[in-house]
Amino acid sequence: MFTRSEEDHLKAIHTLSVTGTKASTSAISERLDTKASSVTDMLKRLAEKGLVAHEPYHGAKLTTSGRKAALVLIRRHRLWETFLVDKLGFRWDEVHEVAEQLEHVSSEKLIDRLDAHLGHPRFDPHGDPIPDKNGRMITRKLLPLSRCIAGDHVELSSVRNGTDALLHYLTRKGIALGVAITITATHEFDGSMELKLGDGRILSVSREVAEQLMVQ
Amino acid sequence: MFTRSEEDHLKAIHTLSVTGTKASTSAISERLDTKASSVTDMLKRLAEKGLVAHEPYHGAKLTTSGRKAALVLIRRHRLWETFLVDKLGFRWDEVHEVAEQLEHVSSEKLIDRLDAHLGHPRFDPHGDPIPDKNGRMITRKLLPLSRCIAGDHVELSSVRNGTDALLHYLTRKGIALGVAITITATHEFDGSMELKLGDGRILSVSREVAEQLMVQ
DNA sequence: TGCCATTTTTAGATTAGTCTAATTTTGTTT
DNA sequence: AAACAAAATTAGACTAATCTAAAAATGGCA
Ligand SMILES: [Mn+2]
Ligand SMILES: [Mn+2]
Ligand SMILES: [Mn+2]
Ligand SMILES: [Mn+2]
Repeated sequence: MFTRSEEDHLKAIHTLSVTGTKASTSAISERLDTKASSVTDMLKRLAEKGLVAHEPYHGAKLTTSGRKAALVLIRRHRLWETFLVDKLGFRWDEVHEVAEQLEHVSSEKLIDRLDAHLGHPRFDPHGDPIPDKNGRMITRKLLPLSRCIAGDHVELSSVRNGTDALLHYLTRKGIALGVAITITATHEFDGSMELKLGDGRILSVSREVAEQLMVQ
Repeated sequence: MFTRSEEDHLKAIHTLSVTGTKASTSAISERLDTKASSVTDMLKRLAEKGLVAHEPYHGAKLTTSGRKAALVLIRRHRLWETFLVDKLGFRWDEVHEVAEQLEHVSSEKLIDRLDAHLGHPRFDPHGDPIPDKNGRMITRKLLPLSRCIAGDHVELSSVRNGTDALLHYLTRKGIALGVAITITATHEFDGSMELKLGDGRILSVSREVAEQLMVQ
């Protein structure tokens, strides 16, 4: 249906515009590690195909069909990540690159069978919701741990923009999805937080980390 | 490592030259459904990279590194086919096209984990041997059913050049890998054969079909 | 031996996807 | 309002992968 590059652009635009805002040329190029001029070219092609609305100098927005296509890609990506972790024993910090390739294999039957094989999972290994066949997925109101205050009891629900390095760091610290967290103290001067985990262990995290941990 | 087109060419050359003969430009182009001139271009590029020995006007042969690369591709292809049938419930006539895409996902870890997940299968759903990590695979001395004579008792071991149409036809006739076959009669004039299957069912197959069924 | 059909290669064009460098637009700041 | 910096687009070039059409080589046969 689409080329690999078209698919990656659609996915990037979708991720950048979950809130409904337009995705800027430079933001897309940064996400895909290409030059802005390459993105401009691709936006023209995608606009031609009716997948995005490109307002020159003001970024791009997915059309209805573009959004539909992007959700198919996100569904594939998250299902493959789930497969790699649940069935092949990969760690959550090892799956992204491989899923980035697998998502481009185009076979509706393959994905639907995979979905069934995995038991129709609702969330991927990073806590991100998996769209169903119709593009629908569970929406949860999560907030970053950094917005919690001392005394709050929360549960880790997803890791935002999880780079492999961050995910690996969390694993080493014993932080996984679903872990119960009690905030014991917050520090104004650097935004770091002291936590007590469900198993009683004590640790502290920097502001940078706390901003990526989505809870409740 | 290689592009999709390079990989498909390497695989085609390997398949054409299992016997040690050179693969001709036109044979490759027919297999890949491209034009001969495109193949000539690609042979130059592969020769440049040291993967094939291209003797202009006389076809191409894989070098040692080319053969190694081709075996990786064949391993991936057959493991994915096995996955699709064993884990996702595809029929043997539905897997080729999807595996043709999946084989290009490059991650050694993925393939080795998949191999383990499947229990290190030795044969794919069509009876073709799966190379191991080192490119080694089981070799069996099979012969086409068409070479058998009345009274022979054999077992179906693999289907040669199995197009999806042939595989589907076999399934409808109740012929699957491993089935016991007794040849009850052969007909000189058209090469067709009368068979009795393990479950007692009687049927006849044309020469064209009998030549594709590898037995013993 | 020399002709000729078939096969293969070469030449030249096209499309997708990318880049660098130059130009244009935007929006903010004096 | 003019100037400027940042962002985006345009222009022009390159590579990979394909094609069609023309030219060249091969190998069998009269
Ligand atoms: Mn991708
Ligand atoms: Mn994920
Ligand atoms: Mn392929
Ligand atoms: Mn097979």
